[in-house]
Amino acid sequence: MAFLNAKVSSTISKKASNYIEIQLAATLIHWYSREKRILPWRESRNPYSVWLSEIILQQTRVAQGTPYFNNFIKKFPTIRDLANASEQEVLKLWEGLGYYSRARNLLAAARQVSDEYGGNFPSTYKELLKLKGIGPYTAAAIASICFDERVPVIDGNVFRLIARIFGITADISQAPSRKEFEVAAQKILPIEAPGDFNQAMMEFGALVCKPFNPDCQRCELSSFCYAFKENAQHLLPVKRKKIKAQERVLNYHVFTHKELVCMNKRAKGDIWQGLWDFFLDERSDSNYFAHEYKGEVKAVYGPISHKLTHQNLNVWFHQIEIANLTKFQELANKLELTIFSIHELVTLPKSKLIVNYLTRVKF
DNA sequence: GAGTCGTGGCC
DNA sequence: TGGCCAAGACT
Repeated sequence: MAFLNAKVSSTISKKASNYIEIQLAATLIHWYSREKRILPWRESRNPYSVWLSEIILQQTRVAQGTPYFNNFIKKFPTIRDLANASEQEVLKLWEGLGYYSRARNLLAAARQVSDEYGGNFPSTYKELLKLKGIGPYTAAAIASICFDERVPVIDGNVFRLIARIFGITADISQAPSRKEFEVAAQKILPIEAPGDFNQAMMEFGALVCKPFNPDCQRCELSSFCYAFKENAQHLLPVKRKKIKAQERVLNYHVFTHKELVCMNKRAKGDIWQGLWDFFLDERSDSNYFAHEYKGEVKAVYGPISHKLTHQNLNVWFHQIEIANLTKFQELANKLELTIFSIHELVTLPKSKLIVNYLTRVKF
């Protein structure tokens, strides 16, 4: 009996779940039919104009891309016109829009369609992917909008909308989590007019379910929305913040005394732990340069805790090369200089280091 | 998988 | 002000 109940209960909840998905999709499509913006590439399902708009709108706002779309259509009414253009012509039209590889790929794809497909756009997601500059998103957009193929588009809007409605906490900056969003989007994607539904999700994400200050008061999907229920709109989607390289200024002073060089062993919990370096004056001011010591430097003895021979110094050079600081080798060659100053920027995985080798003083 | 590519708008 | 984001794709 327990087995039967479980089975029945599962069936019921599955039906209920399907019902919610259908209601969700219907609400969204209805909203789109009323609220969608009038945009030039929405006047037809011509693959050429849809494709052109999708390329232009990659990482680009509608307001910024629209004039460019109009200029392209005016100058190149058909894909064959575009295919016959020179790269300079295309780049000139693209001027100011950014991401210029899009323009080069646009021309390459136009020539692909013209040469390999007889001027007719390929009509399936799989074939579209073969064209230059067309990735998973753009292929899905064209296939669904122009050819009614039931493939979900996954763009920034869809990530956000789906994460909030279904409470998906997978990190959208990680490639593997894309699958989770594809499955969710596929489940709510209707059989009829998948292109309209895809555009509805993006339009809704752009106008209502915005990244910041989403318009939940006006939102017709709030009754379906996990984030609204939990008041977690600002927490979704989860996106790992890009680690910004920190700037550190390392001012090294090289002090020698006869055969000895003053050095310190670096502590744990920081870069180069356990390695030796010169007397260090680190500070956050990137414009800081210590004055060059000339002559006697008796005042700077305090923090120097180790004095090593040139033999040990060589060991340290070897280790520091592993840290990609090859300039230290040049420093070794210059050890006989009395005073020198080098300003260098070194990039490490999580930090930018400005390394100043300011002084070498014999005392 | 992480970096890179660009410009403009927002708070 | 600066960080984040915008209908991603490519290397």
